[in-house]
Amino acid sequence: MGVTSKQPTPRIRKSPEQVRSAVHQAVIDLLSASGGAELTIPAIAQHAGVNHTSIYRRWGSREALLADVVTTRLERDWPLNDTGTLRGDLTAWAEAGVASIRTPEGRLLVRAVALSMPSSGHMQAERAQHFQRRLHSIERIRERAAARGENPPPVEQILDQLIAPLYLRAIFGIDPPASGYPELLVDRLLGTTGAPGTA
Amino acid sequence: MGVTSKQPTPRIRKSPEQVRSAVHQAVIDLLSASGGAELTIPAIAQHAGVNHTSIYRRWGSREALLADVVTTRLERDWPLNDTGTLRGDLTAWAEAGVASIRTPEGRLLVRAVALSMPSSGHMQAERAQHFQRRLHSIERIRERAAARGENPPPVEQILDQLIAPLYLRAIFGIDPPASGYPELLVDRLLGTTGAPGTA
DNA sequence: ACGGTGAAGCAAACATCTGTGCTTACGATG
DNA sequence: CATCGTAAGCACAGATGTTTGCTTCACCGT
Repeated sequence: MGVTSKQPTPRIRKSPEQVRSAVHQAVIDLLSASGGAELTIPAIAQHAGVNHTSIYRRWGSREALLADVVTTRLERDWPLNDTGTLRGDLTAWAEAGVASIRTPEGRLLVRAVALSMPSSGHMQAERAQHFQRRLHSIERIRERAAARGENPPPVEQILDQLIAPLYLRAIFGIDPPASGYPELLVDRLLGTTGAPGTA
Repeated sequence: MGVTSKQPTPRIRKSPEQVRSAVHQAVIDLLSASGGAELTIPAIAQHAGVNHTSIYRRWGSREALLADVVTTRLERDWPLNDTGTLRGDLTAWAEAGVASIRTPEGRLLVRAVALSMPSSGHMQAERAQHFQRRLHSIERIRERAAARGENPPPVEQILDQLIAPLYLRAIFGIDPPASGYPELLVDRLLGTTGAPGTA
């Protein structure tokens, strides 16, 4: 007994990368479990098996942590590819989006984008970083299309007719139509070029 | 001294209705001021000049209070009128929405709708009552239009092309185009019947 | 006018979140 | 192999939010 008690601090420590991974996963888990209500730093830390000070020191705030997790996950699961045509790019983006928001996790992530915004009146300009990057990527799609001689719609219109429906459905948990939804949205946006889709 | 000190409790008490009104206004004020970050029960109580226990006992939770305020205000500022035609109804609704989300207060209110939802996986069905009521009202507009012999688009499409753009802009704080936006949205939705609006 | 019910106010306990100083392990560098 | 810097873990303190028991007033019906 006296021998074994001579362990001042046999504490096992996680590497920074392990901490990062565990915390990210914990955020996802708690997001799925309680929907963000009990998404507090101590709770996340406990769920991740990490000391809460590690989270405070590394991320500083709940919002920053959320933004980090959301950006990482969403840019992995909902990427922006280059298919060679404007219609192809937009359709691919919409398809990835539909796939994403069919899963509870995907919906929660999009919702968390809104949650992670400070929105403090005077920070109006800073918006969600994620959302800004997303819009910037849309800009790049448009520029590529323009360089090819295509005539892309303005960003505002893409926002209204492509981004808004997908994001809103994610946020409010409204399932998209069972089939053909990505094509439907793109058709509405670009017009049905030689394909009478809308009845 | 003995006389004036003989005031056991000269406390002035607000009537339940005064409390309700003051608290609602305080929520709006703090929402506009700090964007919801400092929207805590004690802060609301102090700003309203009410004891915080009154709030805790009456509303129970911050979410319930928010939902109450939001529903009340939004249904007053963003109503659903009957203008006699489908296009008129939808345009009026969109105009009210645009006016609403031009003010910081309106944006925050809509944002609060999205964020106040429990959304805990299993509560998927319960979603925002506000949003359900809103959709139900849209249904009524459609029914009225159908009764008049008009051919209203399906709810899904109204959701995608009218509700989604307005709500998304509110949630992410993106200002709508300066002029003609309500008409633009309705034109996209119903088609430009004898009015070549889209360039 | 009288008494009962309900809700607001007060105070204090209670729980929880947030932040800091320090110690200690891990990995990189010479 | 020794040393140094970085970051995780621990303990504790401070602040903030939440809840409860009790008192007191206002309203409403009898």
